[in-house]
Amino acid sequence: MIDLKLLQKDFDTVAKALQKKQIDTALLAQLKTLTTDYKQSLQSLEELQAKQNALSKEFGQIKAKGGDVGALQEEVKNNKIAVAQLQEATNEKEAALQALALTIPNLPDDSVPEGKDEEDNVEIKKVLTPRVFDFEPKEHHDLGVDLGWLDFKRGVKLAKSRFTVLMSDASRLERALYNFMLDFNRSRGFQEVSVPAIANGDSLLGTGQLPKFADDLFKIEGEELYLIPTSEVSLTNLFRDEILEAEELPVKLTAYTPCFRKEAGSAGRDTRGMIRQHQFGKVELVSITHPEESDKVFDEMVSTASDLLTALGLPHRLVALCGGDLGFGAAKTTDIEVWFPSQNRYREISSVSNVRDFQARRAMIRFRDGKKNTLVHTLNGSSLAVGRTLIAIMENYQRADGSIEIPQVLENYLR
RNA sequence: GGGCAGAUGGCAGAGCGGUUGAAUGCACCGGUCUUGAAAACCGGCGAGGGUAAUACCUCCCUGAGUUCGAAUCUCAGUCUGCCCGCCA
Repeated sequence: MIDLKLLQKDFDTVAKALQKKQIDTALLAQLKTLTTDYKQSLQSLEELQAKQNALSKEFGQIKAKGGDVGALQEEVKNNKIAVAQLQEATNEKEAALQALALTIPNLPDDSVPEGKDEEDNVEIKKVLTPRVFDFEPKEHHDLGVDLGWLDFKRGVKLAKSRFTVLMSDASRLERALYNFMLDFNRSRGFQEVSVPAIANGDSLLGTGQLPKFADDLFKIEGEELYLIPTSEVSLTNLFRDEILEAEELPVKLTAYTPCFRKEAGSAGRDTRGMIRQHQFGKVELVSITHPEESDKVFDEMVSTASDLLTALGLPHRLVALCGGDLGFGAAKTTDIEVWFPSQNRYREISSVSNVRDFQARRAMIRFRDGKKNTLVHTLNGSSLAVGRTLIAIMENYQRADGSIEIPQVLENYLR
């Protein structure tokens, strides 16, 4: 959630920052009005409550002495009604305020490039040069079907479209990949954890998937529970409603989980192959940091993901997302895109974001900062989507005969 | 799924209709002592809002209710623990 105090105090700064994210200033003006309105209402309410408390105290004292409370009783009764009415009005105002505030995205950093969509993202650097093939490279879909690695038909039979079955060596390769990634992350100081793949509504609200993006989530029928779209939800919410000690920071975590997304807005896109699935495995990085440390940790996370791809020998590039392409909670994001020879282009395989205090404010994650309690910064990043890494390896490491060479670093994991 | 017990500050744990936002212990912070540390002793120490700072308001799982007044009473729900059933 954005800082409503900042909105009150410095409207123009907030409005200007959010223009980068294509947010209508009128909406922010409305939010400001709602806030002012609520605060006023709350103040009046508190005055009445103070009066009620004082009268009740007086009432008790008179009664203890055996005095007459007749007149006072009347006054107290009337005030009570007034309190109840104003309470209700105030609650409604607060609800309206919250409802709107929770749908406003985070402020992008000054460093975030201007831009409307993907086209305006800025390449930071390329790592490794794509290989030159002396034959026509095949798509992972065809390679996978021919090798008996990927069974798209049975995935659909079991569940529905956008579900794929990995057979034999593909399944082993997937396991090798996430083992390798977890070990790699551990060597970079990330603690490995294993978390539930289901989270409750409060958790999804804390990381910002709810209330705005409910359509993208698989919900458990009849329960306030959801399949996680990313383990960022589980890892970040580990600390929801907690006050950490300053010495505990930064907390750096990594986990492998399945992720589930409805892909509601992307019907017809990437339907062939397993680029875009309803279920995919992902090794995630999440950090909880002191506000002054988050930029440093951000860089560490980007290089962890990039170095992982380098270790796997996969050509990739780093891209700074422009304002319009930035996610809801992100203040800044670096995407990592891996080379797909069949598509002759780079596709996203990792996304590292500094969320600053946006999730911390929603989820009330704080640390003891001397006398006071201060919101932490949260960061998240895929240390690679495992499914996309698998197919990137297939395409980049294919041989003329349709077989797949295995990256050297994985050999120990495939014994 | 059935039965029983419980939910209070960072943790443990009292309180069971009024001056209790909450005893006590631990942890933590400041000080005395010490070459330094520990121990001992003294002081401070829940969260959110509000304020220049006070006042003041809210919060003892959540939501309704009783009452002039609720952490304390009533009802509903959620969660946790234990026992039984089921089960990887």
